[in-house]
Amino acid sequence: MMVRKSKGLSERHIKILELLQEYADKGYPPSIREIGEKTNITSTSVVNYYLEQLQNWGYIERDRRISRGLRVVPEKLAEVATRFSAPIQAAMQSASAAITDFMRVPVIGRIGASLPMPIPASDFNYYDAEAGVEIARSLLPSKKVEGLFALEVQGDSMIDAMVNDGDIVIMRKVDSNAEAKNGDMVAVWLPERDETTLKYFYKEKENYRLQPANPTMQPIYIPKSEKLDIRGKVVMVIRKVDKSM
Amino acid sequence: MMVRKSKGLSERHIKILELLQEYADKGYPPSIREIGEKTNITSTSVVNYYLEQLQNWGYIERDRRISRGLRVVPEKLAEVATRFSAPIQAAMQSASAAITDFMRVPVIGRIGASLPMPIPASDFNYYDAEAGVEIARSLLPSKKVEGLFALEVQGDSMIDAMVNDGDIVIMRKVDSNAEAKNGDMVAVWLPERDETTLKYFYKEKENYRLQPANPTMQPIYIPKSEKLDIRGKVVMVIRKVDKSM
DNA sequence: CTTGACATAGAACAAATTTTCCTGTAATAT
DNA sequence: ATATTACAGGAAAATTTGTTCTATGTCAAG
Repeated sequence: MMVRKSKGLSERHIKILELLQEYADKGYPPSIREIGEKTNITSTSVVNYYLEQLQNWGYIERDRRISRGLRVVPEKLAEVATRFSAPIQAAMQSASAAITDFMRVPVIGRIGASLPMPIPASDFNYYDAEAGVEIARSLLPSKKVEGLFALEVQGDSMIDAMVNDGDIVIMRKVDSNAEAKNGDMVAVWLPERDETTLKYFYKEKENYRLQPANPTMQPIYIPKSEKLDIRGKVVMVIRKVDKSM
Repeated sequence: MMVRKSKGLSERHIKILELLQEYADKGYPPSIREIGEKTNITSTSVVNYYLEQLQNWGYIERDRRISRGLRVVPEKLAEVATRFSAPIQAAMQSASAAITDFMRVPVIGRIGASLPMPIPASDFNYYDAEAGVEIARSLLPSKKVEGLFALEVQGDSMIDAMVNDGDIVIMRKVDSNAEAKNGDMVAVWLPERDETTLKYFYKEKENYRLQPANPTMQPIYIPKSEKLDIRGKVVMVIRKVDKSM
């Protein structure tokens, strides 16, 4: 028994949720009567009935006994956003961006073949950086945010890493070579060659293999006797192509 | 006569504005009585008195006769934000940053050498997209947000455009070939070759020159007689290198 | 010292708003 | 057929909330 026939939201549920969205930029939520008027429900109790369902299903939260004490749960709402009318969806788009988590990654310098590789200080304060890029957390592979920094690529020397002049490379700080695992793309400083490069890193029996990202290019082998300084793992590369407009 | 002594906001004005800020993420504004309790004002009329002033001075808006019908005016509020307590300021910062700086770009499909190039419908609905990427507006070259969409790159065929398998290409829709200007990086569909490619576009006397981003590679020349379909301008490329962790 | 604008209370009152209770219909499962 | 559930409408009762009026204290200007 107790077979809930209509598991999903009815027309009216949707209409109410839409209305709540519309009220978002009014600064205050609608009252039960207002909901009724706008959705052609003449009875407050029916509105209440629906609100109760929406609450039970997790779409809204209510502070009973506080007038207009209700708010939508954005995450849950997003699940059914496709059923909303176009204008509401458009409005939601800008609003939902607001709940997105983002972080500011400081651009601490430039990286290029013959530039000494900059290192962020351990007590580096993110807000000290002159510049920064805003990255949505959803784009970052890890939730870990410590140790992230960004460098702007100068020159064409990283082309074999598929990284061009002007690109922004987002990296995670690495304190010792041991932290780099095989297959990581790392920023390497080769003191004896006075050279910085971005390569996939593989530790092999006799030497280190530095593999270009471009699969058509050949790897470089560095004997373990040569000094090699891994300064960071590349997390992400951003290229702004259309600089105009 | 009638010299308004205290032109500025008093301690209590600030306290009330702070409270309104705090209520921002509660989903509904406070009632006059609630304001009174939280700010140690015992009389509702006094609260009303202050609200009236704040309204006259443009800090808040009120829908009289609607319960809890009041909202702050963010722009005006920002003017006096420095007088707020630190935690409130911090909360405001993230809130305002979130609304200004982000947008969601829908990932509408994949792009690869032999894949027919997907085109977003003009009435494209953002929430139809399976996925989306969050991009900081500050990273986008233009403030124009219409017509943006994203494609995931499939396969290694775009390597000469410095774009790798798995990269995300953010593009702006182009409705006709004429919209593409010389020097734009565009997504081109070549029907006669059944091929999609990303190249810098140059219109020359006899033919179109499609120039690879990688400066070490040679351009392709397409005679103007051959069909060539520009589907979008590349705005940005995002590569998630570190997929693990 | 008086006056008046300003700030503050308190309380009664009016309006808005939510709750609760009741009645009724249609569809479905038992 | 009967019980149950989803759904609908109405309206009184209970609460919450906003408005208004009166009273009091402060302080600077006259």
